[in-house]
Amino acid sequence: MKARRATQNDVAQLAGVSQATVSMVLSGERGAIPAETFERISAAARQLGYVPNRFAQALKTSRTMTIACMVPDITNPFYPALMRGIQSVSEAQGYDVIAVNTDGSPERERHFLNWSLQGRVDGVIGVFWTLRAEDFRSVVEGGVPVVRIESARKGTGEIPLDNIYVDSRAGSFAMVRYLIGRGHRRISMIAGRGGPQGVRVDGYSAALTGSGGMPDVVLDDQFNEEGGYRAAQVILQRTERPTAIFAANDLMAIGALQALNDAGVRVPEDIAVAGFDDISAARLVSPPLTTVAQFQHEVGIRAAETLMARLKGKFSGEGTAVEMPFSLIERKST
Amino acid sequence: MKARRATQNDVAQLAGVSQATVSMVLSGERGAIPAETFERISAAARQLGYVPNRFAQALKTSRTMTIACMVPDITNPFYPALMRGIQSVSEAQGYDVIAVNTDGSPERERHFLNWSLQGRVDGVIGVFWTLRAEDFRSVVEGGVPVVRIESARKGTGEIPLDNIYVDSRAGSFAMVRYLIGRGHRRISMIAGRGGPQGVRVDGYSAALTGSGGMPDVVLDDQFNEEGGYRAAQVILQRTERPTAIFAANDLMAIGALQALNDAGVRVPEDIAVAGFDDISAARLVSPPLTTVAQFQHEVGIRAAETLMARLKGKFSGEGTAVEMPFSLIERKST
DNA sequence: CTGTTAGCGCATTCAA
DNA sequence: TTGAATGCGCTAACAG
Repeated sequence: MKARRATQNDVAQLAGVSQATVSMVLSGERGAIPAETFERISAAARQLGYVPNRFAQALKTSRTMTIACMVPDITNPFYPALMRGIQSVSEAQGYDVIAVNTDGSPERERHFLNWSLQGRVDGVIGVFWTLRAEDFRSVVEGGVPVVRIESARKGTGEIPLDNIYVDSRAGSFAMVRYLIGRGHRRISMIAGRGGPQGVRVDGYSAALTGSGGMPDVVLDDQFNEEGGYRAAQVILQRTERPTAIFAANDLMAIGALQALNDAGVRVPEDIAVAGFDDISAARLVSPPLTTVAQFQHEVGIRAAETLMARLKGKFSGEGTAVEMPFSLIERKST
Repeated sequence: MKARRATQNDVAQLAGVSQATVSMVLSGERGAIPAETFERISAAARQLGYVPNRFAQALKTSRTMTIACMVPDITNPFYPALMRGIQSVSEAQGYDVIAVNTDGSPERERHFLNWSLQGRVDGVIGVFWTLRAEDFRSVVEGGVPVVRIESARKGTGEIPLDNIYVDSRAGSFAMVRYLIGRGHRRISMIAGRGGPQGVRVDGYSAALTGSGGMPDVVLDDQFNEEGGYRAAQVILQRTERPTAIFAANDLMAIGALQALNDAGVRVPEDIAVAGFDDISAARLVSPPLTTVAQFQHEVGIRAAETLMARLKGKFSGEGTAVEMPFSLIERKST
């Protein structure tokens, strides 16, 4: 039942030329082909509905026209927007995007990175929580370029690894400065333990101590609402409550919001709450959450453009680091 | 710099056998190979870090070991969970999943469906808003099985197309019955115009008229919070306000929640609000939203299993239709 | 039991 | 300017 697709051979026969000529014409080598032949071949191809077989192509050229997008967890509301950004430019250049979830675990991150060396993809764009620059060496030197999405400027050593980052530390710093500007003096932070949120805590601490405040950080194992809920409960038991809570990400902030609500604490009147990421739920909760936006879509676009440039050999050597902007979104929770 | 990967030839040489024998052994044909040779070849493969080239394989077998997951928009919080379900079973069977966004538009749905015929994927799992069974004929008959995720039992005609569906009409019916059970008599519905939400409105109307109520449906062009916000505003201007609003999806329900909040209407005391889908934000808003859950993850798993069965030739002919359960999630908004 | 052979569809020499 | 020939790495007959 499977209809055989037309091959270059079929086109060649119909056009009365050799397969090699068809190959030339269809790969756009206008150079030395008379317009008449060119037209005849194009017509034949169109008539037969010819579509190149990418696997034959890949076998011949070792280029797969596929890139991997590796994120910790696609159900985390932060990543889909990033993916769409990546897709929009990759697709336009004829690349397929395949998505993999690493769960942010060292084993899986390493596994898939290695897997990308096995000739399945031409390049990788990813958010890695546990791997360091050195871990990418074999892949990058094996000819598969990697673009990392990061939360801080990172050194790449001599490895030609490209980084796109939003300066989370600065974002965090700005948020705390903003809270201080609104009159808050006692600001507590809640964050996940052992994840990539360290720089956000750093920014918080720096801003606070810079203005004479005392950092107070509560960590929880979970990066999500549950973790935020628990952390906020801890804070509520303090003898001297803070006037503001800054969460390392929106999910935790939302959890905190619930904890405060359940405890009968009004937001923002009694305690202000701020988050980080601007996930879509941030503006849907009540009160809508003040947060730091990162423009995931644009980050994805930039990352894909960088990768495409590498793939086309537009530049090589030297890793790069490009900073993307963040923006403080003021809503009702502060 | 690109290190050439070891091929079967390399393994064969190292093991002192022919390449064909290596192929046999490595594809698991234990049958007729002496343990000694088998061991020698495996050892050589391991030593060389041999990994099969999937493109050569694909070229030879016409099987790509890749499936396409086509959804309207991966940034819609409903789909990522579905995708993970699909991935978990596909990956386990050695298949890659590539994600495409159709935007729910006829052109793009058709485009990608057609594209899947071009030898790039072995099968398709998708949520289609505009295509009808007949549109899948060429693809399915071209040897690429398709599993549709639907919101109602659908006929497939004679086309061997598999459907996995949650009976949205019944879900909607159940929700309205529940509201009626809570004492509501005037229940309005808000929904998107021209999308796939018709069956939900049907269920609503059936339940309401069944108990002597009068359907009141407000449509908006947008399926999201904005649409829900506007629709709720319309309802608030009614001279006789309803006591409950049922939204065709959670995003619209959340928009309605905001409209009510902005208008100073208390939920659920003055007006109850219910949604549909149980997206993650549903339990994060205030008050948490009563809604109908669809277990996207399980639906994804089931869909992938169905596709895998088709791909392995476990069954053929006759399209199937499998119903998946829904569940009413009672929260504070009603 | 194992080796030989013949392509899958294409890009790319090298000749003509 | 075009055609013939080659091989990418693999699978699947078919021989031996």
